[in-house]
Amino acid sequence: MLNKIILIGRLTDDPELRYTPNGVAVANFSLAVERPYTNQEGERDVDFIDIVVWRKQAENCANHLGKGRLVAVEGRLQIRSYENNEGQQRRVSEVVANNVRFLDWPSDDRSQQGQADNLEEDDIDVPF
Amino acid sequence: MLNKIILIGRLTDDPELRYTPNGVAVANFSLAVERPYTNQEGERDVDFIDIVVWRKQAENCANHLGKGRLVAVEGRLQIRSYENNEGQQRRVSEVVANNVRFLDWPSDDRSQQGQADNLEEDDIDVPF
Amino acid sequence: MLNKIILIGRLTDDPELRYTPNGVAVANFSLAVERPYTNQEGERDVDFIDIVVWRKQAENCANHLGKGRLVAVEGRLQIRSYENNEGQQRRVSEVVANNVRFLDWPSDDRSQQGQADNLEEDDIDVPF
Amino acid sequence: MLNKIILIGRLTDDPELRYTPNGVAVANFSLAVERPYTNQEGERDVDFIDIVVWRKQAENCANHLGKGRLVAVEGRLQIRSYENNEGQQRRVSEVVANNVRFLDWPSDDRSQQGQADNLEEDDIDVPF
DNA sequence: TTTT
DNA sequence: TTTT
Repeated sequence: MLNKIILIGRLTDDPELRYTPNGVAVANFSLAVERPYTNQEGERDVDFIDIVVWRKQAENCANHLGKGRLVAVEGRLQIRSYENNEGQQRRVSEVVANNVRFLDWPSDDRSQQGQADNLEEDDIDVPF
Repeated sequence: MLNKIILIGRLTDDPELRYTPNGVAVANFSLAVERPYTNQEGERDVDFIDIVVWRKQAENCANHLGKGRLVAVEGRLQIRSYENNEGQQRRVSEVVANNVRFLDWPSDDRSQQGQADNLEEDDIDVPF
Repeated sequence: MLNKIILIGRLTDDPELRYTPNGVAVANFSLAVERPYTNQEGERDVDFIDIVVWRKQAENCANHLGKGRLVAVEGRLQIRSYENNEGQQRRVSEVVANNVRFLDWPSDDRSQQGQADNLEEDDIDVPF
Repeated sequence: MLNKIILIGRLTDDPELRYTPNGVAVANFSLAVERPYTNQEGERDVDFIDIVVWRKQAENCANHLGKGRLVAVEGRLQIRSYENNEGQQRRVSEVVANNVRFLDWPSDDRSQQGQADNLEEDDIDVPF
């Protein structure tokens, strides 16, 4: 009934952009999100979380993001089940983003506009 | 750096309560969370999300929750990687809850106290 | 850059539905949200939070919700500043909801459809 | 019953640090959070949201944050009512933070440790 | 009272 | 398969 996730982390690699047969853009990337505590070795564990973005934001991400960039992702957690070629049930979990905010724009970079586009065209909050 | 998820859904079964070798309580259950839209067959898909709860809240959940109950879960998404007996890498994703709220108390049921305990002893918000 | 709030609480009164000059529906209600701890008197303080909902969901709320009903609200916190008739600056804070979920449908009530409408027509998550 | 807010924005000024009579640290600052859309003038409205932080994190914020810094705040929305000297009811709304993450560390700055402290000592997520 |  |  409600499924909301908010993540802040860094891309582990450049986003991969593809198109569905009907021409809808999809981007995938993996986000490294550090855990809020240090483990017994004094290190901080990391969750690597798969992100999926659709349509215009997919293209914005592909155009403006890259490995190591810091982003905030808002979306929902989706669990897909499928059967692999050996006939076994597998589950894939990924975050379907409805919003990706770019948090570390290089200060001299005018691609800031990328994010503005992102906000104006794909954001979902009502304007009132 | 930030990893926050909030879910509302129903337990697919009774919680399973266990204890670690050091006596720490852990409860596991699966939550059915309906997607916010209907699919092409006019039905609503469902994500089945594994929840882990620790310590006193684990016992509260085991004592007061059961199959079909409606709850709100607040926590973080955790991805664990492990190697199975065939030496293949597998990933498990689960939500580690730091708070479980019971949303559909039978109105004549005094076990409401279970939730109060839960709130007073395990909640993390500062009292100021 | 990001402003997301999720509340679960009960309406303190029936929603008030109005229309803007251009015919856009707006509903207002106040939500009682208990704090997660008990105060020095052993009671639970309550925050009374003003909610604003627009368009179809405003009408759904007005038609199906009433005083005492339990809801989950997802939205953003908005602070409006204005000058009162004495020329003093005042600030109003309210939560602009983009989603209101009804959590305690009377089990024999078919108005459940109200919520379905709500989900299908106003929800913002992408269907992929 | 549930009250969770997540904000990303910039401090409008340096935090103010004070201590309660019992010696508990409190920091206050105002956060400028841009709305996700542009208004009719093509500008982006901003919500100025008051933040309160307690204890060790208050001191971390006072020591490491300043005007213009980018942060993520996780907390709850609190509405306090009081009577002013003219005997009128006034309401104050503020976000009580249980976590403040510093998002734009100057890359050559070793005060990064401030945030680590913050995470290790005040964070609330369970380590399992 | 307001930030980039 | 993994980021600073």
